[in-house]
Amino acid sequence: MYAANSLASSVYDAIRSRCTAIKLDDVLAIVEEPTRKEFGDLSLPLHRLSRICGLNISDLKEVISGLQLNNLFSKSYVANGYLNVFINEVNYAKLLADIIKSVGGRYGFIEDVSKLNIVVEFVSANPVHPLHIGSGRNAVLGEFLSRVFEVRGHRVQRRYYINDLGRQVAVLVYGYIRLGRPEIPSDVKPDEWLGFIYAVTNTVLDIVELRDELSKLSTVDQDIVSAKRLELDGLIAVLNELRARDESLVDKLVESINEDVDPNKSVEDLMIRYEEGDPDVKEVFRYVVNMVLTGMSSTLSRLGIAFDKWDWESDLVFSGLVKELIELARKSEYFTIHKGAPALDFTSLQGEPVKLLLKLPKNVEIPPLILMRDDGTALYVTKDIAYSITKFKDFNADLVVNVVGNEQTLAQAQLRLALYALGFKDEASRLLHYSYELVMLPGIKMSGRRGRYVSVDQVLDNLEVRVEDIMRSRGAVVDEHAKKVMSVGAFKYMMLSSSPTKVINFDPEIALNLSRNSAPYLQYTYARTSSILRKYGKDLDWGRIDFISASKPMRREILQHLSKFPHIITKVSKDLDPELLTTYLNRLADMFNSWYDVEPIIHEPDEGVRQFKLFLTYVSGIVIKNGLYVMGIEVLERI
RNA sequence: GGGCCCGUAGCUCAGCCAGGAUAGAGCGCCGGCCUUCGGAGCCGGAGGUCCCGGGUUCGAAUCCCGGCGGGCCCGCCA
Repeated sequence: MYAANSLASSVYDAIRSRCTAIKLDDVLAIVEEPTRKEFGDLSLPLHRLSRICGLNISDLKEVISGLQLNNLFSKSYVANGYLNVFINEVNYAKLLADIIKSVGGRYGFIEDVSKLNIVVEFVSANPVHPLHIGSGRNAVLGEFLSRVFEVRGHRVQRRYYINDLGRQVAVLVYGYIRLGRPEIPSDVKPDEWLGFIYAVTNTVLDIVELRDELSKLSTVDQDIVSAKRLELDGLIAVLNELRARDESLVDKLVESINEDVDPNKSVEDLMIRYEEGDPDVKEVFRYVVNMVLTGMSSTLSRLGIAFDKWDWESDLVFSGLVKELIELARKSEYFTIHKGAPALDFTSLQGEPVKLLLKLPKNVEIPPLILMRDDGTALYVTKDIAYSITKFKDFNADLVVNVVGNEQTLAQAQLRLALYALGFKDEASRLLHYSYELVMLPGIKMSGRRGRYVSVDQVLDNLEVRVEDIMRSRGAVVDEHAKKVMSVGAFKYMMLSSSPTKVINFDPEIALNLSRNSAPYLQYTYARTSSILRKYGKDLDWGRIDFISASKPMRREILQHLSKFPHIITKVSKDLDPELLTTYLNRLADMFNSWYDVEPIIHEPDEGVRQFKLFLTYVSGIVIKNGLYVMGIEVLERI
């Protein structure tokens, strides 16, 4: 906000000789908006200023009384411990017009002085089922981060990490092989079809294992036995649920798995053979995973998200990178043997300075990190260390952001510590875990392993239907493009309008909001500004704008709000809080719509005033468009 | 047992990091505007022990401590 900056620097100039330690940013940080607008447009709490400066309040008042404010302000006064100032909206409007004239459609996107190379790794969902709404949240957040960095002038590389070496993929491949490696039906999405096989196979394998355990348990452990029985019943119920969806396929799969004497052993064999690079096994794995990824990509493209790189976990192993890393670890002073396995021990590292540098959780003792299994294969975090180094190297990255669920806080902390321990101290400090919470379904815990989830596609489909209903009810022709843009927008807006640290309780029955405080509302408001300017039909006549007319209450409020936009974007790019942006944009749309309702714009008789109103309309449109752009949401010229 | 995150209106959530003037939105509910630039809109109303208890402070939704409630993590899983 230009006014805030200007106020802060005037105050700073006035007090700097008396408060030696104070910095301009300290003053700027305490500028606030009064709770009631009668008090003024901006205020500075003197009690806070007194605290950071050291002068007592009466001295401050004295210094402040001689304050020289520039022409962006009309008056100032001290009351109730606050310095309140009023903006001179006429000069302020002129300033905004000058800025808009020079930056035009890029308004708000102030490039950072230092241009960074930033890698954003996101989504990275296990390639065993379609993207569910939890991954959807991740996808939307990752795209938002990427865009907010780009808009500030940084170079961004978007990466997806394909976890194809875990047990999960092996389970899917095993099921697929037991089915006789069928052609994937062309009338369903491959990720949905394979996701179903994955859920069935997983459930059957768990049943087999549980039965096995039960047969070995002595009858003495009655409590354990009955608990396991209950668990088994639950699994059988899940299997029946799945069977109801496709009887023949489930029966065929169950039958085939039952012919195998030790299915779980078979899965392990598959894992080992794949990691060894067995060509035949590799072919099936790659085929199956690629098919799932094809399905995911189409979901992602619905969301307007595209990755620059898809990284295969297996390639890290095949290329020898993981092996090199383990060698490096063996030579490290932190190398140890933990529970009989090669590991890194971080105990000596967890002093205050390192904790602070790596942003480790304060009161946690991070346990040793075991690097590999008995069979010599590497564990997930070990491979992730190798991957992190690759991400830094490939792109010469200044910052690597991992968009990863909050449940992996500890693993991510271990990752940073391991990098640090292995000599990648700088990288470790520049690796950011962007953490977000789960999306829960009311009553049901989502589970890919049990085939219980709501997919992103399902949600988008439902939203499209609802948007279409609204279009029809308005008697409009259903515009396919608009329908997509609004439904995708509604989804993204929902994911971005609540803080990433909060669990989202997603009820697919309770519809996503399509009225106020939603993407369609902002899109509608944008279309409205667009329509007004279209109807006007000419370019703004900058020279004829009557800036005096900025003083009418609603107009000057909108003006002030619009002027904050660059500051909002800058703050959002620093704090990485998407909800700050949604709140801001929604407020703007509210203001604009209220104003629109009471004042004619095109029909304004006074030409100078009319130009001013068109100017406000024009800038409101730009701000909504640019704000939505950062959120990954498109606008529509007409709806 | 230890740790991380969350608890604000019936519901979904801003505000908390950097304490300050009468705590804000949306949905839903009630009542108006039955449409001169786009009604997916506008105006008004009801609705709050800011989870509880202590502490710090001139001042606490905000900071600290202790509870309670919910989610998650503490694996030779990923």
